[in-house]
Parts: sequence; structure tokens; C-alpha cells
Amino acid sequence: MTKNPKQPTMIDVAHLAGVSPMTVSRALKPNTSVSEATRSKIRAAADELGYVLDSTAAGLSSRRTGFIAVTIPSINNANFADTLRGLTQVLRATNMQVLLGYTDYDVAEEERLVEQFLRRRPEAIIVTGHAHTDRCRRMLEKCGVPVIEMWDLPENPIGQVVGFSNAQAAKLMVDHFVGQGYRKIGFIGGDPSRDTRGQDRRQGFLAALEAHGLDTSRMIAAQRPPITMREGAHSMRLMLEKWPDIEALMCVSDLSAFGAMTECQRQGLRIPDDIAIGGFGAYDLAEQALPPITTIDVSSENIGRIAAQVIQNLLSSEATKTSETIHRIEPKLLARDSSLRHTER
Amino acid sequence: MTKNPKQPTMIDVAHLAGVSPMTVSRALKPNTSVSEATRSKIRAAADELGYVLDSTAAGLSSRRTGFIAVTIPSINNANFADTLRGLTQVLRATNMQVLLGYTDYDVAEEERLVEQFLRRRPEAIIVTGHAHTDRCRRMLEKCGVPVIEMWDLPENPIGQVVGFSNAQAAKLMVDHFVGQGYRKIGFIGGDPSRDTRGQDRRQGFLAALEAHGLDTSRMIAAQRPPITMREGAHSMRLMLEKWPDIEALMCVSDLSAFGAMTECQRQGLRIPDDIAIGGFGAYDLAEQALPPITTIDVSSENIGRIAAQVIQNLLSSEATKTSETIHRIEPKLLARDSSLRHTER
DNA sequence: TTGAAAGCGTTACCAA
DNA sequence: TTGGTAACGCTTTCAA
Repeated sequence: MTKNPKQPTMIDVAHLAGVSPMTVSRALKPNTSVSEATRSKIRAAADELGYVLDSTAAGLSSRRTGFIAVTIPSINNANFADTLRGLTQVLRATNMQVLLGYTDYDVAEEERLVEQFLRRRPEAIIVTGHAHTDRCRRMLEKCGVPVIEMWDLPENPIGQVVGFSNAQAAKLMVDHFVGQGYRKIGFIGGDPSRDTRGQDRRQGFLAALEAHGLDTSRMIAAQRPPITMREGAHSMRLMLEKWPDIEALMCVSDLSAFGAMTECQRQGLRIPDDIAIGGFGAYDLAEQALPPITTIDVSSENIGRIAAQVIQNLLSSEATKTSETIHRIEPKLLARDSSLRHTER
Repeated sequence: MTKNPKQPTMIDVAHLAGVSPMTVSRALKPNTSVSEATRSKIRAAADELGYVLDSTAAGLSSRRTGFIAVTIPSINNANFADTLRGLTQVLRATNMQVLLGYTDYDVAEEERLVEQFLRRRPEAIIVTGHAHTDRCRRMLEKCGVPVIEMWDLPENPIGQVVGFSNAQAAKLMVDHFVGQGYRKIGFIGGDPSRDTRGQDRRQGFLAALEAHGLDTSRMIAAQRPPITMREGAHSMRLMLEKWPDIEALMCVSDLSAFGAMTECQRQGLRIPDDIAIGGFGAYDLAEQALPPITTIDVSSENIGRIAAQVIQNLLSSEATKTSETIHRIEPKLLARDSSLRHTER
């Protein structure tokens, strides 16, 4: 590793190229009025010195850091990964960089992250869900940059929203189960203190059962998220012990649904003949499992893409700024063998 | 959203608290000599104004940005997610922030990311693997901060290394298969142009087969990574068409192994009686699948933790800086039902 | 198209 | 323990 006691600055490049630093600054960005001759001379000088622009200084001076701060509950989650992918894809064109943090489904950790991130002076901030500590909410409200809450439909949004109704998503599954003729229907997952989206699904699930006049007792609350396959299997064991008559089961995510399904299979139960299974999130796993698992698709990647577009819109100087504040996604049910009656296949 | 035409600065806080900006700067960091009275006065003033430190300015002035740049091939990958978790956990104590980018297994994209990241003046940079474009390698070599290559054992390391031998990992699986009495052994995955780690596993696999004097023809190259479950299933179909006599199969990752296994099951083959399956990566899925899938554990989280410790060490002013450059992890085989002969269970 | 001067908000350094 | 001064490396702004 060559020891570089000091990285070259714009001034060094300017000296070598025989121009002023200001011209270097311009020459290094596109769409600036610099003659081709000067520009290539400067490029050569920069290359020779191994010059690398210092965005820290640039950001301080221009008050545009190029950061979009994003917090998600978990990095090891295909849904949020998809959202992030959609986000970065759209953002790439804008030269914006994502500053990513994960909260582990903990609002206190979210607060810590948001505080750290705001120091970086991001040009917008995206958080997952509507649950925040009071202090975090206050910080977001007066941070002076666009705030997006995603993956949820908050009752009192801080700024923009790109999300869907988790309750409605769960209702889709209940309606599907009922349409397939199942009546003794259960749910696994949904921790009120941490996974508010899971909890919303649980509540929507209950409400939908009630709307159909069905028994609502077959509920197993999960451990703290992330709800793993293993916990799905564990909860399934409890469920079968307590309500062996259960006909159909929704899990808070496809991962726990897979765990629940394999537990059933281990116990010799057939899916869906003995028990129907539904998940959430449209994971690859749900499609690839044997049998494929019925799930709900909320187009995670699209959430990210839309969020990025909202930001682009808000940051573009053109005063086209949409007044729209809620960008609502419609969850879709993907009916698969794990819940389809033989006669309907 | 309250319109804040201008965020308050340290000077505003200093005025309100009746001290100098310098004292504010000190009061806001721990372990600085400021009297308790002054400190709390300043804290109150900062709170009242809703002051948020500007790390951009702080970084410019102190030349310490608090960023550790990290590139991984994919965000939607439990292994790299675990590495990242280990990394951030250790780094949290240091007040370092991870600047994360994913390359999609593309060295050109890695180059783009590294260039972007170096502008942020990170205090260290961590990349995955040894394959870089020439330009990227040059940038890393002369960036002036510690460089770590992880998840691999490069022949010509740029700086520090925290990794393991992918070839050796594959050899573990071959030896296991052979020990179980399998002889007609195949491999799925390993794209030389992109997934060099997968390719290394493939090569190690071949070498191990040869060492045992076994036939090395049963190889199916995968599509470009990430190798999904679906591609595992697809490759399995090809494999069974071409070599229906195959007795044991290793896949480049647990995901493709799961896809391959479900494809076998769909075709009525029993695991491991008709065909044994092995994966890589110790995903939850491998443990939870039916039957559980034999895999290789490289302790992904540990890779991240060690990388973070190496960085802490390198950045600490104490000249304890370890001369050690290669931090080698030992892959471990987790033998499970998907490859264990009945008699050995 | 190019340049000079004046910050951007913070911290290093030295002095009190 | 506190404060004054001078950067840090760039961009904004205005002028040539």
C-alpha cells in the first residue's frame, strides 16, 4: 500500500493543470461551461495525481450531501431487500446515495439511527412503519427534509407515505380461506410491541374473522421478530396441541409459514388436505416450497421505486411537487396449492 | 412539517448558552474537559434550539468521517447479512457508521461503488472477495486507508484479509460424500465471470473429486448469480436428464440446494436414499427443510466481527497494530439427514 | 469561459 | 476549564 501522506486536493490539480481551482471544480462535473480543451487537460491532471473528489467538503459547501437516509427493520429480509433494490435502482440516476440502517424492529434503535443519520444532513429520510419514539418523531418532524414512512399507512403521517394496509392484506387471506370452505382458522405471529406491521396483520385477521362470524380464538402470538422458520414450527406445535381441529392457518410471514408447514409435514399432516397454510410477503421460498405456499404480494420492490420517485419529485427544483401525500399500494393474494381445495385445483 | 429555513449551528447554541462555539463542541462529546455546569447549560440550549451536530463539517475539520465503507455482492443474502450484523455490532461501540453498497456480483459495479465511497473519505474500506477491476484495485491500493478483503483468501491481498478457502469448503463436502459411500457425485453452480467464490468452490470440488479418483463430469454451471432456488431446481432437472445415475450432489449455496432437493422430491426421488444433497452457507432454510440439508458453515457473522476488530485495531492510535494480515476462518461441515446413510443415522 | 473572494460548520491547536 | 484563530476542501456568487 503506497503511503499517501496527503491526498491531493483540487488546488493540486489546479496547479498541475494551470487553471484555478474553481475551473477544476466545474470541469469535474457534467453540464458545466468549461471548454473541452481545459476539461481534458484537467482530467489528465486529476488522473495523474490520483485525485478523488472530497464529497464531505463538497457537501458542506453546497449543502447537498447526496445522502438519502433509510431505516429498515432487518437487513436479512427479502422483502426489505427488494424495497432497497427498487430504491437504489431509481436513485442511481440521481447520484444519490443510500445511507442504510437497520433497527432490529426496535424503535429505540430507530431513534438512535435517525439521530445519527440526521447529523449527516441527508436530503431526505425514509423510515419503515409508523411506530416511532416521541423523540424520534419530533426529530423527523423538524429535520427540514422530506420524510417518507413506508410499508404502512400511518394514521398521522409525518410527511409522505408509500405503503399499504396490513390489515387489508390479512383480510385477503381470510376471505380466501373462507372462500375455500375453511372455517376453523388460526393465525401465528404479530408481536404488538415490536412488529407493528405484523400486529396490524393480526388485527386485520381478527376483524375479518369476526366479519365472517367465525371463531377468533386460534391465535398464537410469536416471539419477538424477526419471526424465523424455527419459530413458525414451534408455534405450529403449540397450535396443534391446543387446537388440533384447525383447518387453515395464516402466518405473519412466509418464513414462519414454511416453518409451520414443515412442522405439519413432520407430524404426518398433509397440506392442504389436513390443514391449509398461508403466508405473507411473496418470498421465493413460498413459491418453491412443496407444496407452494399461498401468500400475499405487496410488491416490495415497487414500494422502494415509488419512494425514490417521490423523493426525486420533492427534491427537483421544478415546483411540480405533488401535493399527494399518501401513495397506496394494493396487496395481492397469490393463491397456491398450500390452501387450494383439490376440487378447485 | 415545521418549515425550518435554517438549521441552528453551534454558534447559535454558543450564543444562547453564553459560551464560545469551541466549548459547545467540547461539551457535546464525551470525555472532554468541560465543567458539569457548563455542559448542562449547553445541553439545555442545544435541546431548546433543536440543534443537531453537522457531521459533514465535523468530518471535514477533523478528517475523521466515521464512515466504514463496505461492499457486498447482494443485500438479499443471509450470509452477507450476517456478516454485516457482526460488523455493525462491533462497530457500534466505536461510533463508526457503515456505508453499505451491493455490487450484484459485478466488478464494474463494485468499481463504481468504491469510487463513490472513496469520495466520502471512509476511514477504512471492506470489499467482498478478491476479484476487482484493475482500476478498482488501483483505487483501493492508493486510497490511504486500511483495506480489507473478506469471504475469500486472495493470492495477492491488497491489505488485510478476513476469509476462508472456498475450495477447502467444497473439499469438506466431497470428503463427506465419499465417507458416506457415494461415488457418482455432481455439482451445481459456480459462474466464473461473476461469482468467484462459487467458482472457487467448484474448482475445489473438482480437485477433491480427482484426489479421490472419481469421475468429474457431473457438473452443471449455473446462471449468473444470485443463484436462486428456482435455478437450483432447473439445474437439477438438467442434471437428472443427463446423469440419472447421480448419487450425491453439492450445490453452490443452500438456496440452490433447496431448489434442487424440492425438484427431486417433485420427481418422486427420496432424499438421501435416491440422491444425497449438500449445500453451502448454513442458512436457516437448510436446517428447517425436510429433510434438513447438509451444509458448510463459514460463520458469516464472525467474519464481520473479525473485520470490525481488525479495523478497530488498525485505527486505534495505540501502535499495537497487528502485523497479521490474513485472518483465516475454518469452514465446518454440518452433516444432516439430506446426505446421511440410514445406517449412520 | 474563467477566476477571486467569501463562506459552509466544525475541530485542531495554542494560549489564557 | 475556556476561548480565539486558523484551517478543512469545496462551491456559491459575483465579476471579468
